Amino acid sequence: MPVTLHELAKATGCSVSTVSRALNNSEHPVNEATRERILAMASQMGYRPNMTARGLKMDRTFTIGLIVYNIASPFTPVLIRGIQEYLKQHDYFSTIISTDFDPDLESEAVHQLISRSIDGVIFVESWRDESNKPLDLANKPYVFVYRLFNGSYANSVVVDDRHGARLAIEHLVKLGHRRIAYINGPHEWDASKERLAGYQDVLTQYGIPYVTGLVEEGTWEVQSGYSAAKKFLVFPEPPTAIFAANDFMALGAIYAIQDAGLNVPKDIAVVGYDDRDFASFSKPTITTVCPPSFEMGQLAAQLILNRLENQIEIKDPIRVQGKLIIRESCGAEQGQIPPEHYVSHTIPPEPLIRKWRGINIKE
Amino acid sequence: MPVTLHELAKATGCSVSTVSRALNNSEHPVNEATRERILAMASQMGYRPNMTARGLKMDRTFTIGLIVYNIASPFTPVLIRGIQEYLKQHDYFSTIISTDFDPDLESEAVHQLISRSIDGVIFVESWRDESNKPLDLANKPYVFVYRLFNGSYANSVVVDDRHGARLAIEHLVKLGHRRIAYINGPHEWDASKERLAGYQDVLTQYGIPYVTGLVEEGTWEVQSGYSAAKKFLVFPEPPTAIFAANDFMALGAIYAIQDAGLNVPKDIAVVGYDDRDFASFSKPTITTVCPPSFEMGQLAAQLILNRLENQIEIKDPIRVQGKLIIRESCGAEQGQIPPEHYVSHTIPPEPLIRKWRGINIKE
DNA sequence: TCACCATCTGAAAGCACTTCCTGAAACGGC
DNA sequence: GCCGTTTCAGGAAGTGCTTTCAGATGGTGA
Repeated sequence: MPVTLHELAKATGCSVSTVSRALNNSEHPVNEATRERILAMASQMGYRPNMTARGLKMDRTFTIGLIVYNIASPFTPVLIRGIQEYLKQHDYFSTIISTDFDPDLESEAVHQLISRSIDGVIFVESWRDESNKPLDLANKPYVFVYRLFNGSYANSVVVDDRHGARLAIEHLVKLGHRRIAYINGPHEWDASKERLAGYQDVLTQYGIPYVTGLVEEGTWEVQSGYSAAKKFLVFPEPPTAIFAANDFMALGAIYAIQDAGLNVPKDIAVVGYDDRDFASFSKPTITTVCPPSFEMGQLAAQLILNRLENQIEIKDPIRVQGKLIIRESCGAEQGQIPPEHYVSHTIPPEPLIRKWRGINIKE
Repeated sequence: MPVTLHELAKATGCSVSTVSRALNNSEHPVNEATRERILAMASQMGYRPNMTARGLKMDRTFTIGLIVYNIASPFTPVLIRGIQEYLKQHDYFSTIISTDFDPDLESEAVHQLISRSIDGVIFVESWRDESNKPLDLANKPYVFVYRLFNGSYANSVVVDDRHGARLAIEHLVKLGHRRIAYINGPHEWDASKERLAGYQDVLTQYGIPYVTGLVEEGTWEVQSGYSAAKKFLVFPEPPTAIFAANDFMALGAIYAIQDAGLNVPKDIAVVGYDDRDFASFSKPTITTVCPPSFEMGQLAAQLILNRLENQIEIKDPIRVQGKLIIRESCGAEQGQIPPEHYVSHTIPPEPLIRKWRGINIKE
């Protein structure tokens, strides 16, 4: 049985109310000597507040629920790490619920979190950005973080895919490439649209004509990158560089080029997107755009705490920029182009740091 | 504000006690007509029990806490899926806490879960299997699931790595190989020891001499597989097959073989371990041993519910066997060897299914 | 008719907290 | 010396639920 406030009160000879106040750094004044006595005793007895009771009374538990849709995504863990680091610094805790894209489970998760008196929720890698009735009803703030979408919903953190694509293409242009093919993702995806726009941005900027034949649509799969690249290779004047909207398709393109007896990057340069693990040990290793998952997590956490403690709302989604990871497949000497294209991003005011319990915990 | 028992009572003209009993299928008799009236009203008003209050009163919340050490592991999501599926079938919920191998965070997580009145915890991919004082004190059962260790602690689910290695080697032997090299992981890892033992088992079984020169120790990294394979290749009589203790090193070996101008699998067959994603799109694709993560998750969930509801303890760890995934790198015609080496595993009695709330939930 | 039981219902305590309210003591200004 | 104010402490209510206990009702057997 864990120690309760009541026992602490008895042990220190104070009343429960005083103990509670001492532990909570309450506004209500409590004598410095007795406060210290109480803190010492709390530490000694290994007191830990019962979140259940506290939650029942306050409907707050200083914890944020993370509803994660795709826990198997390679980006999710990094995102979560970003969230947790920020929350921890501000004395909040987090609890994760994995829904595997199941809308029923999502709804269930929301209810469970509400009924557990969490303070707010972050939807991680959500596919939807609708307003959430139960959460609104319970008056709990919530926030979205996406990597694949560029939603327009308020209180969300999204990746700036257009900028990511620009990074890749500009890099190729600076390496001297003019005929740059692009293997896009499925056109109905926001990510595809944005990355295509980024591709076009740079062409326009450098006065390079946009050739429709140089843009193919893939399925995100390795095989589709392979097929797309094959098409480019039979051109009388094949592209000198290929940008793929993800690393899988980039790898497929590399296979196609190699199967044609050509060399990557000498004959054709390739750049991917996402910085998947294999990009660092494929042959050749793949130059790619790394999405700022960690920073996005931190910003999402900052956003929710801001809503929670300062009632600050953000109308427009916060766009975060990734950076280019230069490896072998683009043909650049490593370090030739400064890899720090990354611009860090912050949102307005720091939330109040609310330390609410200064007890040393012992087992 | 969510609906409370009290409001439900007022709406149905019953007392709170009756409503509670009706909703909980309590032993205590309640008139069938009023029960139905209450259930209907509960459904209509969208009543959801307040877990905080319930937890405070009962010190139970019908939820299992998952403390996951390595949320970035490719196996963790599958494991979690297995756990969740089983728990859901038995009307339990789960909440995940990611600790990133931080022992402080682990301790904090345990306390947080206890103070939230969870019913038990599953340590997922834990590196330690010590008994846990706070949980023991709070009288909450806990269970371990590992993939990398073959611990001996009671109430745990582990992977049968020895069997996995046997699968791989036996497969190679049946394909006619006699000189089979093995790239082991670091020797201090349980996983390495077990896989080596499995390798030796099969050699003994088929009367093949054990040649120390054919066993190298790697670091789990691609590069170490490459170096190890290089050593094998300069032998006057190089091995005809290489088994690597993970897919990274298998890929490294493949690179080494290819760099030597040889072909995988024609000149040298390669088999890996873990079934990482790239094993299915590397060139060649890699034959590998797939750890039974999903099943392990299910068993862990079953184990904890058994402890919880039936007080059943399991002394010895439950070992679960993986299966062999046959791809190109071993040179077998796909389907030549039946891929279902997998033996499913169950633990004794099914826990009581405890349905405790039959309300249709509406938003 | 009464005792008894089975069947059902409601009041109330209690779970571990927070916080409002009351009040005691101390203290300074007049 | 008195009053108002400040500083501190404790009592008690209330959070939503479960469960014990007591009680009401109706039916049955003697």
